[in-house]
Amino acid sequence: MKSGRPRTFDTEKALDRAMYTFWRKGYYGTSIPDLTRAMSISRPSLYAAFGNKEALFAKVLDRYRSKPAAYLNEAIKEPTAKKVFEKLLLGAIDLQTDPANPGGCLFVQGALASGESNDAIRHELAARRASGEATIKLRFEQAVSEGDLPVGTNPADLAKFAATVVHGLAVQTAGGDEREDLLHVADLALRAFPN
Amino acid sequence: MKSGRPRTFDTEKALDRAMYTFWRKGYYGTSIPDLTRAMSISRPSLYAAFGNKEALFAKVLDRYRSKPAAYLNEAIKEPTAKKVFEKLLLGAIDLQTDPANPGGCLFVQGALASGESNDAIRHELAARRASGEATIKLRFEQAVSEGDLPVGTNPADLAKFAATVVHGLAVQTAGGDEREDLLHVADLALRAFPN
DNA sequence: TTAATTATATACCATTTAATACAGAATTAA
DNA sequence: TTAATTCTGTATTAAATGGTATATAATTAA
Repeated sequence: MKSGRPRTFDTEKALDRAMYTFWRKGYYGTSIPDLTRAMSISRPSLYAAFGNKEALFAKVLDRYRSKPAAYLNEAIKEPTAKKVFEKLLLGAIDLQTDPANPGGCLFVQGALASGESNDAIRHELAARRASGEATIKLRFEQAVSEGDLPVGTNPADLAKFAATVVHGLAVQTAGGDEREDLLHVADLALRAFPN
Repeated sequence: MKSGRPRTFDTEKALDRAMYTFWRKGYYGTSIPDLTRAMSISRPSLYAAFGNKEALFAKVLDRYRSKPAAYLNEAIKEPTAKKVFEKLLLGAIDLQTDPANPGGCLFVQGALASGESNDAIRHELAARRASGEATIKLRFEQAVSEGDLPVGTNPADLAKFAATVVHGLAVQTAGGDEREDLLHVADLALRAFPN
């Protein structure tokens, strides 16, 4: 048994609250008081439980990827590359325009630009976006080897195209674009897909 | 003649310096000392000449749109909608990957998310992005009425697709993507264009 | 009970933030 | 010269930032 006074707050719930706050305001726009208020915990509790702002953000990114952004994992399970692509776009639109969520994508609007002091955050997010793109690329490579995609198709290019559209959708939804309009954008993007 | 001590700095050059700083660091990541250092002027001079940080940013946005982002105006002069689209993507890639510039697009990475205190900045940028999209939409409407685009083509959807790809490219370049790779993305996007 | 351990709350710290007050310097108009 | 005007530099302000020191409360192990 571990001794000591037990925590009076739920770590998972607190992380969720932190996630939505960072999602809405970005890393810079979120202050420690913003976080403690949203998480309903005291400042020292935050530092004791999560390290510091940067460490908390990293935990939040993990959580974001494994919960709201899990549509990526679902998408690559589709039987054909085209369906993978389709599900990717629809999943992104659903997530980013869900009224229960802040608009946009945490990996995009967390921090696209920064002063030298927080370069680390920006690079961390770029790396996470690149990781998603790499996952898609692997799936498309598989599709090529299975004959599901035409010979000569470049999986890396196709994956980067998918990532570009998804990230573009994130900018659009951050600006308040409507789900219905973005579904038409997805339809158009699908026409670029090789048959 | 206007009397008084003359300015010892060039307003245009100072605005350029401010533009690159905001472009690289975003609105939040840029502090007033960052600006005064880059512009080589004192703090009170900045306030006297440009108002405050927000007003300076607005002037910088105008400048960005009329200089580096003027490729939009060039693109819509192309004779066909497809060429407009092509030039739009190539122009965006050229601008965003020019080694002389910070990566990405100021209208995108200036501020995608924010705390309540600076909602105004975020909305201002969203409005400027929407304005660009509206310009493209007008051009595509013209193309439809000229018979350059197939009947039934929705200019609004096509314009939003173009904006989405351009903004997606901005996210990619902010993350360090290479020009060569993004040209392939542009090729793919072009395949979605109606003939 | 006692000791050890862990969480909480108040209060605080140094630094940085955007923004200004004020005095002096440089110019034009009369 | 004189007055009016405008810019510049130093110094300062109040508020907000991320991060802690310290004391106390609550639990387990002995």
